[in-house]
Amino acid sequence: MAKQAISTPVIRRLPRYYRFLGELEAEQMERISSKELAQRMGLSASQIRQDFNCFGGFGQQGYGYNISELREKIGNILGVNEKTGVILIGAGNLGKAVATHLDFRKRGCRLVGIFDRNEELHGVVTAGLTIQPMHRLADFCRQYQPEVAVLCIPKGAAQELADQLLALGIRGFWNFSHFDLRINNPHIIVENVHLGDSLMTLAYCMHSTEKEKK
Amino acid sequence: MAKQAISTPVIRRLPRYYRFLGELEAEQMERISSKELAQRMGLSASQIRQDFNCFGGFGQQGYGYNISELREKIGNILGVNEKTGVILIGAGNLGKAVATHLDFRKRGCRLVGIFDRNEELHGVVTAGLTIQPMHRLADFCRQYQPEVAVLCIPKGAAQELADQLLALGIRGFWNFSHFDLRINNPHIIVENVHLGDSLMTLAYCMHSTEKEKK
DNA sequence: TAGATTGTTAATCGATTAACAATC
DNA sequence: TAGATTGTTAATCGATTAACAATC
Repeated sequence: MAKQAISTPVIRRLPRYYRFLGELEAEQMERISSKELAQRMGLSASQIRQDFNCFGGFGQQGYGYNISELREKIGNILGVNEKTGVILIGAGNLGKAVATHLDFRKRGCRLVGIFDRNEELHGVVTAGLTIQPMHRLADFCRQYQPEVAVLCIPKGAAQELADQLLALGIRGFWNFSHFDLRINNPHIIVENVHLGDSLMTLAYCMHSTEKEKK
Repeated sequence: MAKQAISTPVIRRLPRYYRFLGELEAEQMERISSKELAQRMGLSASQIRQDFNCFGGFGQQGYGYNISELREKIGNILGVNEKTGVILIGAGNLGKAVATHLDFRKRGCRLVGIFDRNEELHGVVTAGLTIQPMHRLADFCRQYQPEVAVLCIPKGAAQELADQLLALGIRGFWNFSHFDLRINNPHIIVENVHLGDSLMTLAYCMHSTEKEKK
């Protein structure tokens, strides 16, 4: 399909392009040049053109890019029209927040099940879904065949659960647990989100600019 | 202070080193070579040595690195013993989750205040703190001088609030709003966390490996 | 046609990897 | 001393930037 594998930095910029283009569209703008988009996004015009050209020519010489068209194309690349089945494991504070805070559908995903081992949560409805006990997980996966699992569980439980989910056909993990999930199978996708690391990076930067001043 | 500015990729790896070293310490391990650490973390030994040597020699030839010592040094670099004052704005699902889910103290931060514009939340206690109304923000900042603000607020409110907070002395933003905060002042640190972008990246990868197979 | 701006190739820059002398 | 492993320099790789011909 793709002529050449797309590099990670490019992939990570795609959602951001998509977001900015959505904002421009909402502002009723019709066209934009790589130069202007670059200014707004804090990138270089060259980089933007290079990025887009990984996927073929989206623009028109002398004119620039049509915003709606470009947004739609990037949306298709990102798969926003897919309906990837997603389950969420761990409906604590963070799990609930992820389930309710994010519009999965806008991103080509459908949250179809929420599970927690805590009995007190069973039957509670979050994000339109009833929290289910863990022992229902296997049957549920057989029936609905979700492809992605969101892990909002404690560190200690992550690896074991991931192995279990792999056996149930899960091919992608969005991992919020305080543990680096590593699976030695290139067909399994893992996206580790380490909020703690992000906070520490911020703290480091605060701290290091301070020193610079002295 | 620092001989040379540390590059972003290195900085972003530091919390991860810190985390892994903590795990090794918990396993009672005493020493480790760059080679073994590389295997465990999925990096190269060269890279690890290069990274550590940005900050000076932490190891000993023929022996490797002392785990506790190395962890402590990286901790100090990251400032885990600092007590940076942090306030959180927006105590919805995500705000509450961030406040309760993360141990700020372990990371050199102290969560000192939570604010929300929703009246129903005023007086509610989360993470040991009473949620306060927005009109108390200015006085609070004058009194406690927090340096970092966590923004868990809707997209539309972000830029305006950020400007207000800047005026109140905030120097760092941990931004969870669906909006790219950009502040044209190099002394102000912004860490944007875009959970939606992360999910889309995962979705893209799922989607693209699928095609590869065909 | 002239002006604008892309798509694309070449040059540069920076980060990662390899190699090896220093040294515990 | 011999073996191991670092610290550090040099080589490689990949990503970003610059340049410019193609073309709308």
